[in-house]
Amino acid sequence: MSNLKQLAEITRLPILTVYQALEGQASVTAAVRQQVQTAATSLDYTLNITIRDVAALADVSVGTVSHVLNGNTRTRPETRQRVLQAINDLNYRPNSMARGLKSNHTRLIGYGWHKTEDPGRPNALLDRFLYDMAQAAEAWGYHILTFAQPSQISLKRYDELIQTTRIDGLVLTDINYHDERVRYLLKSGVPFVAFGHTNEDWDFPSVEVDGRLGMKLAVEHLIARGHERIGLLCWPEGMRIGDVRVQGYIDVLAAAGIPLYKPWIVRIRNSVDHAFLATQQLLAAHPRPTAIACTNDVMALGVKRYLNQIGLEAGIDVAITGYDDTPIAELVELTSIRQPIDMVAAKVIEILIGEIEGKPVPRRNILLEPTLVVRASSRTQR
Amino acid sequence: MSNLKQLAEITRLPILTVYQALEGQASVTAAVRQQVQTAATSLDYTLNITIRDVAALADVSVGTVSHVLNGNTRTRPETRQRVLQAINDLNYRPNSMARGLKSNHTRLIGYGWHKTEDPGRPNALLDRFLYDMAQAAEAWGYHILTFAQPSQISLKRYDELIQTTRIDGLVLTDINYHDERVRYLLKSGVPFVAFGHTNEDWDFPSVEVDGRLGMKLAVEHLIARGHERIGLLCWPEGMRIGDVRVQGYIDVLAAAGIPLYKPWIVRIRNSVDHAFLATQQLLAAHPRPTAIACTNDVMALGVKRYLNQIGLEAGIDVAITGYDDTPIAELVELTSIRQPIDMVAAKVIEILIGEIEGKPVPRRNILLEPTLVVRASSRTQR
DNA sequence: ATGAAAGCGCTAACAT
DNA sequence: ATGTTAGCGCTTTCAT
Repeated sequence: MSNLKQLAEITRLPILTVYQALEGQASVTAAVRQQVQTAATSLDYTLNITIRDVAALADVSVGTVSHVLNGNTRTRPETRQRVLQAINDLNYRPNSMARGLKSNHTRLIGYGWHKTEDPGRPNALLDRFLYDMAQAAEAWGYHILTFAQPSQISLKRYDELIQTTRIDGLVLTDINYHDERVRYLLKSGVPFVAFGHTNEDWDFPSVEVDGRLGMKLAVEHLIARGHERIGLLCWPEGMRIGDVRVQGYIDVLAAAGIPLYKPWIVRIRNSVDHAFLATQQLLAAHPRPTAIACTNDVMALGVKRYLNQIGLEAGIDVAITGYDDTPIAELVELTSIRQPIDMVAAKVIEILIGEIEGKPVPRRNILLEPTLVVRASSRTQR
Repeated sequence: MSNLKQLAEITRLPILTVYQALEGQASVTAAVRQQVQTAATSLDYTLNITIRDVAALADVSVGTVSHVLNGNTRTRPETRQRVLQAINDLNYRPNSMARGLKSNHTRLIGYGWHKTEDPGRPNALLDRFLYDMAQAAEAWGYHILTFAQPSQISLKRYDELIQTTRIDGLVLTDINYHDERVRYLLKSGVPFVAFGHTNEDWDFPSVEVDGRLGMKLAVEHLIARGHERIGLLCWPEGMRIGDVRVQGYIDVLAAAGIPLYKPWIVRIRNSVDHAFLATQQLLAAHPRPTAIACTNDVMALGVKRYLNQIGLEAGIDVAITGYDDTPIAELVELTSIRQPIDMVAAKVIEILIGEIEGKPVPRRNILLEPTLVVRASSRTQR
């Protein structure tokens, strides 16, 4: 294989002309295009602009081109200008793999997630989160590599990606107490940042949205609307994300001087059907709650469905709040708690790139605040 | 920098022992670990297994290792075995960038998408589609690189990814007539596959789900349930995906001998609110329709909301069908049309990899069939 | 300020 | 059947 310069020598044409001829640009006459084509064919050359072509056109060494590319050493403005011009003329883009091979990084961030059988899992927000991460990463010259994480968490996937130098770091979501991925990554020293956290005694970079505050907002809102008998639908114990939200409920009631009433707290699996049944149970309690807070939107939907079935209306007869403000919440006019996903994504990326590039940011653990979005399901004053 | 073999020579230890010592494995005594550590430090060596280390341990050349790695030439079973053993012992994984630099491919597939302001856009299915693609790609040794596609489509993003050799090919979704991305990619010769299609006269690989059939299924179902006055809520004209679905509606009515009644066809923008208003309009028509088919689930939600507001019940008073079977459909018990997303993803990947590797599959344009999912919103016989 | 050259880890053509 | 070696395109010392 040859390069542009050789072609230029053979055809006795300027390098730039050769390039333009190969690109089929109209600025070059058909005759010249033909001539260059022939020469290229005979040399078995296919157009592929490298740093060497740029160097040849700018009449400098490849080292100099690399320098202006990376803004390292100062280059004489005039030289720099020539190089930039050549880069522009040839529409040159550095080969990411050659770059990576040399400098041993990929500028790729891995993100794996589960298939969500269960439409209500936190990653119903995945679309937004992933998009926002991709966007944030691009500003730093990074991209996101997504991979499928089988529901039975397999460290093998992570190991593979790391060992093959596919990625520089990882983003973790849906983590829980003693998450084995966190344990593994901590041990192997691979840069990563988690959306959420595990047990407090593990130290690793993370971005969290304050779940206790979120639930607090929801329940305070219900109280402000005149409710005092407030039920809670929550996930089974043992999930950090759920436990934190339940704590918010407990806190607010305590602060308001409303005693906790056990029959009003129902722990269920995350589905519309379970929530439907739980609502039936809740409304059979004595006294019956006038409002129901849920640890996520899916459960709230189940509540709503049961209410409809027995002829009650959400927001009028019984107030409901969901959590996560998934798109569905807006569609069915459900009051919910919104997480600042774009902020989470931006922070996750910022912290991760700090870890990757060996310049850790000062605050590696961020706690963001959710906000309350009031809709018809709880708007009415009691 | 040095390698394992040199360390082994200096310490007069077997290569494998040196590796295990560096890994801190318990099979090596603390004393030896210490000795190796010291030697490594003095040589400024950091553990990084390359093909050369494997070759040294298996006592073959790097060429041989590469051969067994790529299954090219036949190697003597015994040699092959030794190499495999060494790879295993050292937990060796080839560096993806070195591999890519040499062979000029990344084994990365680009996928860009819009932020969906509008929760009802087709890519509400993104979560599933992306996951399924990632999964399918992994079976071929590929991964997905996701990037943010600003809503104002900019070819620059695509160009950048291609020119920097970031990706081997692309997957396109949400395409429309005369899509400029398709035009650009077609011209530049970059491998790509689209989910959906543009004008018929453009020839490029694609996977589509038959929208005409989908709507046909929905309307036939309504007719079978005893409906004859069927309204249609659809997107504005000019979107291929919508036009095709409308055609399905027209076809079925024609086949059933039901004349088309213009006031029952309402073209609106894709939102709950627009659908809400359109339903009001539809129900004011004379005669009023007894069923409403929608070109997607979001609109169906708007219909449902209006019905509820005026005290009618979906499925009892007026039948409703949605389209796309987004998670929301199940949650609100909405009859909908399901697209076989997993099949789409698998086919898209299969075709794309065929294009990338220069072995195009025979059928580059696939038309898949959607299925009807009947739920409470249309189950009742009239 | 710029150039020359080594080499990142791998593949594949060629040699033995 | 296996070994040797020349790059892939880039970054980065080290000279000049």
